[in-house]
Amino acid sequence: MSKSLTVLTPAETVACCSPLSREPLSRPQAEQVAPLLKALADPVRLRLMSLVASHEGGEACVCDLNDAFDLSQPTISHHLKVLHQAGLLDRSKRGVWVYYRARTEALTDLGALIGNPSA
Amino acid sequence: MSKSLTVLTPAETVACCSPLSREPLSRPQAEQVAPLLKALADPVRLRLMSLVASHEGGEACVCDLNDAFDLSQPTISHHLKVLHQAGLLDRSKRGVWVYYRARTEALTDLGALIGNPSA
DNA sequence: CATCAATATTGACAGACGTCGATGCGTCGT
DNA sequence: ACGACGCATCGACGTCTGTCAATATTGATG
Repeated sequence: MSKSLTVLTPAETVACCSPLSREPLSRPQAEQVAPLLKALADPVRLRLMSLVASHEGGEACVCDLNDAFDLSQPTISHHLKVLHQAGLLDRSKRGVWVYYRARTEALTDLGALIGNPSA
Repeated sequence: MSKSLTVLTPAETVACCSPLSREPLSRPQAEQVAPLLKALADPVRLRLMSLVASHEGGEACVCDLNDAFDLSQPTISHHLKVLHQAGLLDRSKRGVWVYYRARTEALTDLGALIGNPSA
């Protein structure tokens, strides 16, 4: 898969928008932000994100994550891929194990876009 | 449709959760928050929310909103209903016109849940 | 009351989404 | 080299979602 230098993940484009209540979002802006929210808009992915983000070092092993759900391993893998492709999780393989790390700046930017009444 | 006294909209249940990075979201919590994000996770609804929230008085008439999109009137009506049922928009009918008002506390709570690194 | 204008509801349809079982692919012990 | 394990990918399935045209509903107006 191509990972060209100039390609930004959805999460990396969010910091540029002022909050929802500040001024109307343009159509292109909305189309950039929506996929990020879509990635979070699932109970399983929300818990995954929260598990990773709140884990020691902001990092968690897939092996731990699988056990926290009653879902099949491919399903968890799918959800992690969605979060990763949205730019909300970083992936790093160490030996046999794969670790996912939360992109806290992405979460911060997104939270500010949605909820920040000032700024 | 029933609007019993004890029924809370999804948006009204969010303030109770600590932020994603603070501690793992429980399954019930995730299932309460996800519908809210789902309601926002659409480019049209994001722009609608932003248009209403940034409008003078935090309120906008449907007639104005329709013109901001290339979509049919029923489609806009549908999206507004989704946002309203999620508890992100308040609806008030005045004469023939319907006005939607943004629930800024809901947005603030949701933003804090997603992005607030402290709190 | 008849009509018109502003929104909402309904029914239909194509496409997206969440889930699973089966399978593939690296990596570590033995 | 081989087998076992951790994780990803594939293909398939049912369900949910965004959109529209058609129609209903509600309120103002003549």
